[in-house]
Amino acid sequence: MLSLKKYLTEGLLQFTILLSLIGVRVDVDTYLTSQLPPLREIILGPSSAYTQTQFHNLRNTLDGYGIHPKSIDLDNYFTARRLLSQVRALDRFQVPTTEVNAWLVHRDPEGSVSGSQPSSGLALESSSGLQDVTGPDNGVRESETEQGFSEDLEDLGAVAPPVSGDLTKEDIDLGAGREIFDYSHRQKEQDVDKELQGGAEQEDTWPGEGAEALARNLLVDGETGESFPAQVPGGEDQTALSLEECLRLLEATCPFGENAEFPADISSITEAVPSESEPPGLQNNLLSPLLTGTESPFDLEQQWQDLMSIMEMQAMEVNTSTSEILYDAPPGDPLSTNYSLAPNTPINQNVSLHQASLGGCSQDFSLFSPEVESLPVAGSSTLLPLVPSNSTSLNSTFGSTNLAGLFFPPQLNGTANDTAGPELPDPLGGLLDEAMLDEISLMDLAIEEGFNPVQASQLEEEFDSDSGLSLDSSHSPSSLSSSEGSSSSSSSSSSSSSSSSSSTSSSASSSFSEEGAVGYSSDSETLDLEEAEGAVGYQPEYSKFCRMSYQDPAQLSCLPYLEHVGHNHTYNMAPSALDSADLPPPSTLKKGSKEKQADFLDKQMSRDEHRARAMKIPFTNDKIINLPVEEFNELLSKYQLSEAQLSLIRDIRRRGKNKMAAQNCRKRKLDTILNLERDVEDLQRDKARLLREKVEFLRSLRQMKQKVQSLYQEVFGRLRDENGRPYSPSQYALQYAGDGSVLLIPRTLADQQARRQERKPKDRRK
DNA sequence: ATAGAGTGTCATGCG
DNA sequence: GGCGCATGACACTCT
Repeated sequence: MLSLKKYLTEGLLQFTILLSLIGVRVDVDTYLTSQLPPLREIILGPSSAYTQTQFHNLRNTLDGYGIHPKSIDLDNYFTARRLLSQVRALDRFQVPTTEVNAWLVHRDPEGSVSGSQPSSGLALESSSGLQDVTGPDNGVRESETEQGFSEDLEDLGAVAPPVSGDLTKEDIDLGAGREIFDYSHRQKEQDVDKELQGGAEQEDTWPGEGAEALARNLLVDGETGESFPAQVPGGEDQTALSLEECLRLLEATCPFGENAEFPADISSITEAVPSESEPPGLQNNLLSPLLTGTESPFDLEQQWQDLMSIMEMQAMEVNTSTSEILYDAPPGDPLSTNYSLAPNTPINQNVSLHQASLGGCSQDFSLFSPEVESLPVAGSSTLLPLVPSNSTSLNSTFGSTNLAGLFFPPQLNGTANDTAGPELPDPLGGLLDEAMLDEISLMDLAIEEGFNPVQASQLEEEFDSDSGLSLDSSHSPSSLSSSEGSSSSSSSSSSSSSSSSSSTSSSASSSFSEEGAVGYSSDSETLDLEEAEGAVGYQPEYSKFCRMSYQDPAQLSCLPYLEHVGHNHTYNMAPSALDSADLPPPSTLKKGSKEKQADFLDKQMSRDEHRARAMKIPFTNDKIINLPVEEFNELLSKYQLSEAQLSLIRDIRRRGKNKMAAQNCRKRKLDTILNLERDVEDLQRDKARLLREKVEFLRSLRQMKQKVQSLYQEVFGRLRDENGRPYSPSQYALQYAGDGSVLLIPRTLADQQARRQERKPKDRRK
């Protein structure tokens, strides 16, 4: 199915382009958006109504939007989701009604290019509407939500210097808001009404561009709404397009209908279009690939594919099926082959071809003005604003840029050939460079840490599900008492025999786990318990620690029947002379079960307890260990104790305290390890999220490139000189200016501009 | 028989 | 200096 989809998609595109080249209008959008589910779904994937839903992936893929498979609202849910995705797409790189004003520029004798429109020139207006789309409301909205994400985009290099005040960050950052990249954000902030309102805003604002075209001294056709220059200048070399041609071109360049996704960064256009024949040594400039070098390797794609392959391999190791969770794409080549044109993002552009003089541009074109040269062209500066702030934006960062190579792929068959990618000079150089670096770093992480984003997503699911660690089920207190309280009965029996009190560590630990843990506590819940019951020390958050043989002498003192219950983890040491004197002779073992039990408990006594008994210490070891110093001294003073007894008592106290300290220390150690483990998982989850966002971003970028490529072909292929002949791609090239206008200029001129643009980044890097 | 976990103990350092 | 605590190291037991 996927291959068929890919085949049809590419085939249709090729066929459409071919038809457009021979003058037959093909409205792909009709097929994509019409109510023809089979074809539409072959290309775009099945709709929910026809989809055999993979419920297992729903929770993962649908923005974390969980829904029960058996929910009767499932259909509504899918419908809502589809609508929601369309609404979301409204803020993606959209130029709903792009007006294309193609002007022909004739060469003046002095070598300057003069357009009939000094300010905007002959424009492929793609700007006016977008500015409205990201109007004040959007600006405010984005200022609220974009801040956090701007850093991410900056990491991706998708930043541009502020060109104008009206230009919001969303305009600059490829028109993509944070919602596109941050699923969780989307999940939380998807406000359908708000988005719909934004969409309505768009639709409301687009018609305004007609007035703007008038303001630019353009005549607007009453029927078509397209703009053309009020006065068509003539010239020697000028080649005029008839109005009919303009109309045809206008129609043909709107194959995708409205709401087209369009790169906010026009400079990316150049990258998107493969070049045909280019002089070497030009890259990373604003001119078209046709005019620029082919040696600029499009490394990003390759590296990204490498990364994807790495992650795929890792994902396959765990669960191949879950790879779609992250990439929503077949494992083969998720980026290069599996993108498809969104049906809901067509391009509807009003194209007006204007006569203009070819050749030297006038000084009005910032491209040739020294200002442009001096303007910062670092990384982001190569991004062209889709929206010129005003007519004076010719001084904007980007100046005018050649679109020749953009709209003329190397193969005139119009296939979106990925192999052409590496040949493209990269006007997104800064962006992609940074993105590449980011990519590499991520790859490094993936390689070094063996990071598996699928695992991370699974972890995320776990975290989301219970917001707790599922690392060790034994952490639950229940497991503690169940597993360790097996011999708790012995405690009672041992307490009954007060003189030879001993018990297993199990009994002790179980008792304490039920009564409230002792020792080190990292859980606030246990603090109260500790204070109430006099427990001291460290209580680990996880009951795993409770496996340790706790002993709480303070508690024991509070619980007389447990008073002599201590740690049972005693060495099976050979009875010393002192201890052996206290041990019952072997013959006494035959006396009865009680005695046997007592003997067993004796063996369970700690070494110090045996010593204490042997030395006839008149108080319990627990008191020795846990009494405060003052009380302890007071207790000692009450008895007439020999030096040996006092020494033993002090040793017992020292060892007892040290034992508890050691337990607390180990608990702390474990707790630290577990916290670190949790931190690592959090970081892995974040990393997986960032990778998903990056995948989304790159996918959108590729879609943009493909669309722009098609658009270039459409526009250039329909340009005709006064004799009705098409322009030769080897002689002419489309160039876009900073204000969104598009010029048809000779390639020689474009070459010069390309060299200039090329020098800038190099100088800057020095 | 062995490895590893758990525990107790000692030595040491610190406050 | 004594005391309590923390911790590394070691030994021992148990599974």
